[in-house]
Amino acid sequence: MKNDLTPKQQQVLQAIKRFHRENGYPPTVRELAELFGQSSAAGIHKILQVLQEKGALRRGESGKSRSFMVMDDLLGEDKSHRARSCPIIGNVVAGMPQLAVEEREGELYLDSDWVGQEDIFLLRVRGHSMIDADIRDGDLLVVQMTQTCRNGDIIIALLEEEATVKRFYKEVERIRLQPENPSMQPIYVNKDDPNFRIIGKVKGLLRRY
Amino acid sequence: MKNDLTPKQQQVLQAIKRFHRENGYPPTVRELAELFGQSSAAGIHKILQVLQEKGALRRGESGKSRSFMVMDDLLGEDKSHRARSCPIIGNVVAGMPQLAVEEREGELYLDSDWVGQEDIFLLRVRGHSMIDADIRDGDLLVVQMTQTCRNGDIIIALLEEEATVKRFYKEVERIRLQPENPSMQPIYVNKDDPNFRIIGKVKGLLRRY
DNA sequence: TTTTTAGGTGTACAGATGTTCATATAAGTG
DNA sequence: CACTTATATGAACATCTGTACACCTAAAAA
Repeated sequence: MKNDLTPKQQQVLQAIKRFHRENGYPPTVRELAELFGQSSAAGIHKILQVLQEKGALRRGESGKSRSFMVMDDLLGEDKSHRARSCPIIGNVVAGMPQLAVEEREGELYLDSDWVGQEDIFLLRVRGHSMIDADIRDGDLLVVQMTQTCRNGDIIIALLEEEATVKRFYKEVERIRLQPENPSMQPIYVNKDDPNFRIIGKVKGLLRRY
Repeated sequence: MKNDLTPKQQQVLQAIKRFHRENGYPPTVRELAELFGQSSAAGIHKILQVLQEKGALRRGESGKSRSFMVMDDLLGEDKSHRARSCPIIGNVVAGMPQLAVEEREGELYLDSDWVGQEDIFLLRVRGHSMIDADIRDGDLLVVQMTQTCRNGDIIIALLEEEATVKRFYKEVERIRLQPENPSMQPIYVNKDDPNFRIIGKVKGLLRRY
C-alpha cells in the first residue's frame, strides 16, 4: 500500500524535492500549489496528508511552515551509514540546562560504533591539567551525557563552575573524585553539593597532529 | 571582510546547518533563539542580517519563513560523503607492499574533515613504548600512507621489521628518528638503508575508554 | 571618559502559512 | 444510476513568522 502513489502524489513529492534542491529550503503549501498552477492551497494540503499517511513524507508538528522531510532524502543520510554527527563544544559552562549552544564550535561525524545512540558531544580540552592521563591541550573528549556513573568511570564534572576530568568513585555518604594524576589528592564532595554536577562520562578521545 | 565573523555569528551559522541536517528543513528565527536559550527573536534576527551583509548567508524574499541558505552548504560538500571508511590494521608487518589485508581487524568511519582524500588507515598501538607521547596501548593512530615527510612530522617507520613511531628529521646525509620520549636516544639511518622504510605519517589519534 | 559595536529583551504588527469547511468536478466502479 | 476516489476552489481562521521599534548591557575602541 505504501508505494501505491497516484501520479499527482508522486509529482508533489518530486516538486518538494526539486524546490528544496534548487532553493536550499522546502516550499510552503501555497508555493507548491502555485507550482502546479493551482489557485488554492487546500488541494495540495490534502495530498500532503495522504502522503504522510502513506509514509512517503514526514512533517514537523502541525502548523510548522515548510517542515517537509521527503523520506527518500533520508535514505541519503543512510549512506553516511554508520556516521553520526556530534557537536564540538569548546567549553562546558555553568548553567547548562541542556547544552549551551553558545559554545558550539563545530561538528564532526563519528562512527556509530563508537558513539552508539547516546547523547554525545565532543569537548575540547583546554590547558595541560590532564597531561597525566595522556590527555593533551586541544584534544577532543567524546562525552556521553549521563548522570549515572559507575565506579571507575572517567567523568566530566562541574566543580565550582569549572569543568574537570576525574575518576568517579561512590563511597558511603560522599563521592570521591580521583584525579588522573596520582600525585594529586582526591576531592570529596557530597552528593547534593550544589557546586557539584556531573555532566557526563568520557567514552573516548580524539587527537589531531 | 567576508570571513570576519564573530564567534556568535559562526555559532548561529552552525546551528542553522545542524538544525537543517537533523530536521530536514531550516529553522525559524524563533527556533534559533530558542536553541540559544534566548527569549526574544530580535537578537537572532539582527545577527541574521549581519550574516547576510557579510555574504555568509542567503535568504529568500523578505518575510519568507525558514528561507535560509548557508553558503557553506552550497559548496557542494556532499553530506553523504562526509564519512569515509578507514581500515583498522592491527599490526604493521614487514613485507607490506600495499597493506597487509590479513592484519585487518575492522573498519571505522571517520569524518572526511579529518582524513581528507588521502590514503588512510588506522594502526592499533601495541605496548607502552609510546607512553611518553601520550599514546597508550590500544590507541588507534590515524596514519596517512606517504613517503614524503617534513621535518618534525610524526611518522610510522619500519625498522628492522618492526614498526615504530618517531619524529622525522632529515639531516645532511642521513635521517634522524627522534623518539617521542626525550630520555631515549635518537636513531640515525641512511636514506637507502634497506632495513628502513617509511610507512606513513601520523595525523591523529583515537582512544576509547 | 564617551562612543561604538555586538547582542539581548519585550512588545507589537502585518503578512505568511497551515488548516478546516463547504462545495464542485471528473473519472472510475458496482 | 448511485457511490466512491482523487482533486480543485474559495473563503475563513488561528498561528506562525519575519520584521520593526525602543531600550538595555557589556565589552572594546577612541
